[in-house]
Amino acid sequence: MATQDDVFKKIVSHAKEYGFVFPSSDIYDGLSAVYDYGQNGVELKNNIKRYWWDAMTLLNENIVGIDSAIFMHPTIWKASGHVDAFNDPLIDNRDSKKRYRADVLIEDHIAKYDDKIEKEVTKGRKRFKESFDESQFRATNPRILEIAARRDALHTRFSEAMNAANLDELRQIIIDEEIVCPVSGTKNWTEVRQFNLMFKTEMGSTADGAMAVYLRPETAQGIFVNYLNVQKTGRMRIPFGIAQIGKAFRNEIVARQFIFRMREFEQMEMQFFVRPGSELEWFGKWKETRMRWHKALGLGDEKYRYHDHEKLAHYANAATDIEFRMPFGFKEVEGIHSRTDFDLSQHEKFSGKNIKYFDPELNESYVPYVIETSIGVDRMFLTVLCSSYEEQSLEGGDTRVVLHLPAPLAPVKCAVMPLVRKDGLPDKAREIVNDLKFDFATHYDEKDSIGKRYRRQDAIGTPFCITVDHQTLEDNTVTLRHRDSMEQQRVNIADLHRLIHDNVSINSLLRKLV
RNA sequence: GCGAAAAUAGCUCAGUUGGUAGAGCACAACCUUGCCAAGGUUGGGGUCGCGGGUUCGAGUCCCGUUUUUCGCUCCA
Repeated sequence: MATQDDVFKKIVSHAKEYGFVFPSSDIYDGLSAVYDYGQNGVELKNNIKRYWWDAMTLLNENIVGIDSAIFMHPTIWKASGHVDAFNDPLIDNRDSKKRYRADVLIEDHIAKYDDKIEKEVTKGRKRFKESFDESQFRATNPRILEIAARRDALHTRFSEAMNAANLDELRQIIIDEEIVCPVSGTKNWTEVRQFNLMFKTEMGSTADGAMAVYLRPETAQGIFVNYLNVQKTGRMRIPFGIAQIGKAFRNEIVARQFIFRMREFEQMEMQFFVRPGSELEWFGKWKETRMRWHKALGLGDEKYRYHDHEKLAHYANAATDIEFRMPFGFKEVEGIHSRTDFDLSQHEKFSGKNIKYFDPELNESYVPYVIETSIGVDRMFLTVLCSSYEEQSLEGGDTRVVLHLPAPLAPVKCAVMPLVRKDGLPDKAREIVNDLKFDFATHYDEKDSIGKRYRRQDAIGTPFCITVDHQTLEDNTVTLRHRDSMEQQRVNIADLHRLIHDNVSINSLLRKLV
């Protein structure tokens, strides 16, 4: 485990040293859990996004994209449940220094009443043996009735406190019920405090007339509130999907592990609208489709697994995560959820507008069910980086650090370098660059020894190095050096374009998907 | 947010009981060389995370603060 941590530290350090990821506001000591992408990072990230976008919109004629605004009407977040759900009431135990969600603490406590009832039932079964009538016993046993009454009263009190967001009352319940910390066993509690996970700001320049708005905590709602616009103007027929890539913001209590959990992050989400009743079938299809997308990158099939949710969120009737083995364990990279008609129905209710879809085949209107695929761009970036990083020991005791990035994702596709900086080799190399640069991100480098230049390109994951030597001037051939094998082949300059393109185009990944 | 640890050059780190800040790598220029991190010469780069305090004097001791890492907690 220690070595795993070391590897992760090296990856973080490598990401900074080679211009992939910098801490935000670096010269001001950084800003907690916010990061900037550097000159190589932005290219890698753009390529990841391109791969996803093309896989969605080019390969599926019934999926189109949108780009909705970060600011949205504040009522959207009431309808979606974020205003409530992202306001967790938290309480600390002063002795154990542990923090709990006050509502979870109380819910667990309420569950204990049910345990007590079950114990009474078990006792009764032992006492009355064959003559035991369970339902009769449950309905009449005075002790059970008393426990149930207390449980129901508590539940009512708890629900009222939650609905009113009455934090003092929640704390009072914890005190009255003598709930103790599971760790310290004490009742030494702090106040209940609310942590709003949504960033809030104001729209409108005068203080009086300003309206409170939120930075969106997910991009999905921008799709839901536009689904009918897209459906009508695009003449879409169910089943169809809407894809979106964009920033989202969450004021995480604890944001850590480099770019894995950030306060400002980017999502790639696709909401797929289907007929009610067919959602689980589509859920299964998307689960497989998305895994295929991941595995086509060739990072290693054994590094992926599904994690099916057993406890489902209130809006979902099926949910799974695609997890990837990071240096710090298997972690969620993508979520696939069957969101039912929850979101659209909520928006219909809160907006007062009819947003049903008219299905011409069934000749009836209904609120579609939704399958969501939601992947974190930054987590995907980390996935690619972690699985590509390698410190290699070479013959002769040399080492090299190489990023085995999938070639279509690499920030630089090829580097052209003259073997020596004289005899007209630099001019010839420049000629080649000036031809390739229209199609590929191309570097030119004439500084330092050729070996050192190869290593520099290895460190940023450039798949191809093209070296111009004296023979080039005679027969127009160059050496093409491959990053992973370090092998070189002699090729004609005229063939370079094709050889590189076949390996580095996003198309080469997309073709694996169909 | 709580607890613990850490912060010195782009990176990795050294810095003695408190006495004016160093190395290797990297970077820039030039010379030599030419297919896998070569050698030489020269150069740029740090108010030691930030702010106070103790002291004649603080990278070093004390307090606060910021950021990072780990554990807890949380995670649509």
